[in-house]
Amino acid sequence: MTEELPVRRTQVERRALSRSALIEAAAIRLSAAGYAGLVLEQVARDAGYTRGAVYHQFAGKDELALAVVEWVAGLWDAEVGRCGKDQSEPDEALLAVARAHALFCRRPIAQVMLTLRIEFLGQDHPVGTAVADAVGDLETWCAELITQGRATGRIPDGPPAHSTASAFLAVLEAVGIHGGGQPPHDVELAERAARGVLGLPAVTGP
Amino acid sequence: MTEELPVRRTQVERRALSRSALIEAAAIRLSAAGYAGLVLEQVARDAGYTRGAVYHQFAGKDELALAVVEWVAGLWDAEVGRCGKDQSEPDEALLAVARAHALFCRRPIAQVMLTLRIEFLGQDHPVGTAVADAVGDLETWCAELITQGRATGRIPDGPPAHSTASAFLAVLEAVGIHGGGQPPHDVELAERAARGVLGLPAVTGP
DNA sequence: TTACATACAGACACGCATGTATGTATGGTG
DNA sequence: CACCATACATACATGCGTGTCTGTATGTAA
Repeated sequence: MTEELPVRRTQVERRALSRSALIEAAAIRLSAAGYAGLVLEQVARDAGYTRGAVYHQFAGKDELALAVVEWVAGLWDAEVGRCGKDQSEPDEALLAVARAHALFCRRPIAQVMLTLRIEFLGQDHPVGTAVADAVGDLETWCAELITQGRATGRIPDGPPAHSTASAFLAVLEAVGIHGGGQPPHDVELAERAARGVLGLPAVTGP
Repeated sequence: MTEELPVRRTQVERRALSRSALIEAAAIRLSAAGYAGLVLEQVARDAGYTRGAVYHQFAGKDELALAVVEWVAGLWDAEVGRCGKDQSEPDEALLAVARAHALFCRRPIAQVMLTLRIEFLGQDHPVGTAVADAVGDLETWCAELITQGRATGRIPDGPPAHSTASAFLAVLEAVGIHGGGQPPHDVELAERAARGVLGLPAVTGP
């Protein structure tokens, strides 16, 4: 059996390692229990530390949650947003985002943003505003795509672009999390919902 | 100015009055703060009582939340589900539900179900299971409508009926709450999303 | 009107989670 | 090797919310 030979690590390595471990553990707990139900003792345990480590790396519960939000937002951008930016046409970009988001939602941490957004909806909490800002940036991006697509006629007319973008993102989150979520169908349902909100015709074919 | 002349009320009247006041206050707080963030002191204050009243009417925090869930579910059924049952064709029923739900979501208490469902997702809490059960009943009802509609050809084929129903309801909740939600457009966006999930063609404007 | 039941307020005790302060081990530097 | 900084653990203090208990006022029935 493998003995626990303590590998010699540099300080920055230790710091980065424990920090990311804490963030990931917090993300999982956060997506399951929400911010109010988040217990730092459990987070530290999950990551293999104690609360001392948490308070050494983060100023408190707020900043830990903030770090989680930043981390997840970055992850989303790298895995989902990127898919949209690779497309040349705005409608294709939005649909690519929808499909990529469905895949993204198969991971347990995907709920984090939705959970926090709902928990802090209509409140004035730093974590809530951070999430709202992140989603807000996405909304404006999607709104721009919608405006472009409508200008070129690839996306039919409809409610104001920003409202449509807001609904578009909300729908993606919802389908990704509660929407049956079975691996074969989640992507199709996400695309269906996206097409519906955007007013695009349903896919016909195999 | 009107003097507070204490109206003579019977015991059952008092009980029912304070009970409903507490439930409504709890619903509002619950939809804003979630279960973990729900503070009974605030609920009692909002309703014009103290925590003594809460613990006299309900066994504890759990049962108060349970009563809220039951109340909201009944309200939804009366205001939204009814619209679906009035329709003769299954696709019309589902779209009617979508539109009625959008209107339902204009009220502050509409978030309750979604908030609690997410908060207790994947946990074993009586409140969570109550919400899950309520939504589960809706899902099976919607799934039956979808199956019927597909049998008669009014609804195109797609993912399994139950997965589709789950996504259908999730989408309605999402659009109703975050979806722009502006009074003129929320109904249209809800119908668009519903049509998309079901695979129905988009409405061609007037 | 006397006696009891119910509706509710106030006060107390407990648990639990956060935040802080102190101690210890490991990495870095002269 | 000596000295300091950093990473982390442990112990302590505090606040806040729940649950319970007791007291008081109002409705109810003999």
